[in-house]
Amino acid sequence: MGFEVPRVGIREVAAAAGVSMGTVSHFLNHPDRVSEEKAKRIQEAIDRLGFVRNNAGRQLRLGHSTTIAYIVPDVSNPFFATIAEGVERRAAQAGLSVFVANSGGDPAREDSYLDLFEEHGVRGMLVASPRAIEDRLAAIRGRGTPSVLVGQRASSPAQPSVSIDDVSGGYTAVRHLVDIGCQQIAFVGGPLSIRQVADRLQGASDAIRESGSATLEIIASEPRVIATGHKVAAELIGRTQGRRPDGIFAVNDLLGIGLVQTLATGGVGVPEEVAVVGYDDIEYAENSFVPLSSIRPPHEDFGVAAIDLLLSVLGETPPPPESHLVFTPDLVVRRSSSRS
Amino acid sequence: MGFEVPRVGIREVAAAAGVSMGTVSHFLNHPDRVSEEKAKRIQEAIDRLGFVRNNAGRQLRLGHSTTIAYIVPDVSNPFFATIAEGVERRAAQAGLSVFVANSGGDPAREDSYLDLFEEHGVRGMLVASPRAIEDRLAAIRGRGTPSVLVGQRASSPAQPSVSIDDVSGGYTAVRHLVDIGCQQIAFVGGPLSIRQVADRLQGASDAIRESGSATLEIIASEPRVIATGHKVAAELIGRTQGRRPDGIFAVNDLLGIGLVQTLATGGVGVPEEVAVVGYDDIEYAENSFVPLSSIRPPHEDFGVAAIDLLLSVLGETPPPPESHLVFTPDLVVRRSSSRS
DNA sequence: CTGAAAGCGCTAACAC
DNA sequence: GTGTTAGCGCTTTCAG
Repeated sequence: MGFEVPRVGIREVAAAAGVSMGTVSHFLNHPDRVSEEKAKRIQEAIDRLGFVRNNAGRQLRLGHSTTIAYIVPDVSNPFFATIAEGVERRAAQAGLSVFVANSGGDPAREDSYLDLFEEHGVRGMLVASPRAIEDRLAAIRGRGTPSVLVGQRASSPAQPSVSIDDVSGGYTAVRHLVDIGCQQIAFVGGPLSIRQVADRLQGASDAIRESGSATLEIIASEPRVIATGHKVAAELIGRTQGRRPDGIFAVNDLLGIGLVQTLATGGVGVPEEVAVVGYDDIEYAENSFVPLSSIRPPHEDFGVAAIDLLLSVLGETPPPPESHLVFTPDLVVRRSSSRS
Repeated sequence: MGFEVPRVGIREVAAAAGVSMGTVSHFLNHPDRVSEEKAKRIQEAIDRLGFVRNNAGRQLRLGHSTTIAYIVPDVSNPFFATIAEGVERRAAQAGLSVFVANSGGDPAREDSYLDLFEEHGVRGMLVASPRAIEDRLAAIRGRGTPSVLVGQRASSPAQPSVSIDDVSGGYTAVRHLVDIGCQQIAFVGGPLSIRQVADRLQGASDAIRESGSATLEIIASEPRVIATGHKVAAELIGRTQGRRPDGIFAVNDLLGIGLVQTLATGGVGVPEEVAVVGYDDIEYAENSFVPLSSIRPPHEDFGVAAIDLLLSVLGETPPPPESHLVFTPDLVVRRSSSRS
């Protein structure tokens, strides 16, 4: 457009209301300390002039902002989205706003957002990352911006974290398969370089070992999407009866959904011939063709816990009993693994 | 923790490097105007001291920030998430960062984020909202913060927007059903108070009228999730042959997926007895039990277009040829509507 | 309860 | 190429 908008600042409001700048500021920050009459005049001037408080000036003076950052690898992932829900609700109660940033799993972008938020002087950060970033967060923390690591347990006691016990989740899934009678169990998923995947496999192995008799076949498969499940299932259907697993632990629900669909369509009974358990309990698991049993991580609670931890570090609430919160996921049994 | 971190500012860096503040600032903003030797000393001081530029000061001085806001009703919606992808990539190219905020469909939260971002002096906003907010955006624009309305066509020429022609999408879906021989078509979805839903129905009606012979039954159903599709399908299965539609246009894919699954399981042939077309082309459409035909809105392009429009309003790029961009969605035919 | 004034950290003139 | 300096808009002592 090109024509400049005359800036309306606290000074203009003061002039219009016939008071001093200080009084306007008081009105904005401590409304109770301003006489009712002037308050009304000021409010009216604000409305008439369309005054919007300039955060840069405010923050510069205050020395800190009133927002927190939430950095995730993928906003569209229902897991992170649900956490965000809890985070925002709780943050709002504490008078804080949440800015979300999407690293897209790209370390460079994650890094630049970390910088950006630190430059912006956010009060704190919630960081979900598949990478090892404790050192980075420690440096940032050292400069005055605290953070909570979300989704992986921090190794340093100085770094608060909220995570899920994936070893336990993997154990629960496979233990359940063993309990319903499966003996030849397959683990579908990858890559093991992802901590969560490795942990789930670890738990699965533990359950196998404990059973004494069951066996575990690892079917490495990526990416962890529905189509991959279809492919693996097709391969399984092609096997001779004896070589086919009678129980499958899919490292996430997308794989599980793909597996179940193709197996069932291909004439392999689910759960009669092959029982399947997924992980994450996304919405589609419950509504898939054969409803999929799944390991359910805590959702809303998780976000609330993360922000509560951050608030306590900020000194807004009493200090946390424990700086590493680890949630144990539950098993949700549905038809894909119900043999009665 | 409680112990204060001694702030490291541009002044401390200058002192440590033995240069003046101005030179450090130049180094930060116009690196080419600083001698190589001092540049090295400054860089070293920055690293050693862990200097982080304070955005509040910078922004206060500059008068504007270097970020843009993207406000969405629901980050986890793959549609908005994919847009975000394009938005962030393009914004980064232009040296801008993107802050995402989640209104959760709550008008109050949307409003407070609008305020927040305006106070933060973002360069511009991308706003996706189911509500009517043109007036609000006009006021904000009047104070100097431009915006692009995403997902609905703005009525004012002064308000840039990027949207999808849902009337056309609805028309294409039903026209396709008619073309493959359907005569008794059902529209499944709601509520009509949502603009997009109403538009899709409008397009559907147009196609019906044009056919001359086909009929349209409106089956109002909410919410637009898989489970609702299951419910509607169950009702349809219970109908006598003649009263059952031979073609269904589901207002979104979730409904479509639910419909297809329950119909097929319930012994109603898809697409032989009932053809189904969904809308949105989410990932699950392609991978559902009977792959679902769908109307596919542009995804990445959409985000790129939105930000390009914003950049042009900001004067970063040549003025846009047209301030309202309307994309026409495509039809993707899959098995749920393939009668050869 | 109200006003005056200092200064938060940074950048961009402007002089040198 | 480099240093000096004047504020950007706001909040908050501190007097009155």
